[in-house]
Amino acid sequence: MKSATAPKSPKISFKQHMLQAREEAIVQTVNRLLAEKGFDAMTVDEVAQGVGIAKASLYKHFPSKEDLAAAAMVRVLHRTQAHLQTLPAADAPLDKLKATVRWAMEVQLAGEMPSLPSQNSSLRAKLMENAAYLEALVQVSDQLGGWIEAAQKAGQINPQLPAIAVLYTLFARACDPVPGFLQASGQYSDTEIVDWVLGICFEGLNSR
Amino acid sequence: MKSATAPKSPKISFKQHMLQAREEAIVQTVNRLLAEKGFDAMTVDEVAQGVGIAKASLYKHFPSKEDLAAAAMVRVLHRTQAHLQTLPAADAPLDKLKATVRWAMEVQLAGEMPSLPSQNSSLRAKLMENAAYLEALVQVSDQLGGWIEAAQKAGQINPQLPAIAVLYTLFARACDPVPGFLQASGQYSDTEIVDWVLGICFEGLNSR
DNA sequence: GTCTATACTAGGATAGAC
DNA sequence: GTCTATCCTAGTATAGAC
Repeated sequence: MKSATAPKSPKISFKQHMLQAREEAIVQTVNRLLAEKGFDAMTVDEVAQGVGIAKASLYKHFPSKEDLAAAAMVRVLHRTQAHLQTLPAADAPLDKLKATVRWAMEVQLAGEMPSLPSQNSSLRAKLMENAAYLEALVQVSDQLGGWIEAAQKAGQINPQLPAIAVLYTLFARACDPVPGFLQASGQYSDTEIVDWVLGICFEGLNSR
Repeated sequence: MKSATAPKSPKISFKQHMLQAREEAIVQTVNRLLAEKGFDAMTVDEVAQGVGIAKASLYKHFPSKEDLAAAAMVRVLHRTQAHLQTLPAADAPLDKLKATVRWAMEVQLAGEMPSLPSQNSSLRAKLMENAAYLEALVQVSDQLGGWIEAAQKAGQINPQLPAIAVLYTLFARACDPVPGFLQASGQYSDTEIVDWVLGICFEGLNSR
């Protein structure tokens, strides 16, 4: 699948490397700001200031604010894919799902989980046009979806639930406001919070 | 607690009634728009157009966009209080909590649950200055909190969880994106969706 | 591809007549 | 308390020089 480009000259490679590094710095800043304040409250001026370049330079790399957000979402989806691949293949599907939700909540509590409004329509439209975003999203969804169905067949996850409902529930844990509120109360450690919310997610609120 | 006003003259009463009706119409429109598009995407122009009055007239009733949102939140909290009082006192605390979450999800699926960004700081600041909002919020929280602790003592809700974590989890169900996504897929009835999400909330994703 | 400076618009809020 | 007309800030995006 790799394109048959000519052997890379050092100069071009160096330039490309610089370019990539700059863009990575931009996306990292966007990611942080999206996690801190969300899409609407984040301004392009803040991003430029955070990266340390002029706003017009930003627009040479990304044609719109929506594309900045999309890039941050692609980045976190790629981080997710990388996490998924660290999970031992021998683990039970349920354990992999739990580990993934745990990881996502830790990312969120670390202030590194970008959050987009689930309502903003112009943003959603742009995301749905973004091939890189869609591909990463589908790939993560397929991976998780496979584990969900396996866990349901194994009787570990309630087989009466549609798999899509389970998938949405897991995705929703990644942007759940509850961990953040508990963290903001200042009374509990991140470890406690993650354990509780993870328990609530899989075991429910009820006593067993 | 009623103020000792002079016996109301018909004229004043009528005027006041008109005023209240107009404000109720405003808040109802705000409520709908907040449910549809959220605080940031809602514009004051839309509200004015929805009510059928000029924007400047809106500002005679409510001094800012944030105050509009606060009024909608107070309205939904009052609706919640009214719902809480319909619950039979004889019911077990756990059943009352379940019925309340079910009710909130039905309101949400009906497009009547206003949603505010949990991040917007200027909005949160204004809300925290709003006495009516705070009072209603505290009253609802106290009511639910009491039931939560009772259910934990009765061994119906996991007593190892801090009550505040349970409370936040229940509040979060009222603005959970999962029911809306399932509804948007068009494959399931509202009844199914509510049953599933309610089950996930209390029983968890796992099989029992 | 970086900068400074600026265009353009949306949208919250207000002035002032009635 | 309602209206029309307007103000003004914030914020996305771009022009044009280097």
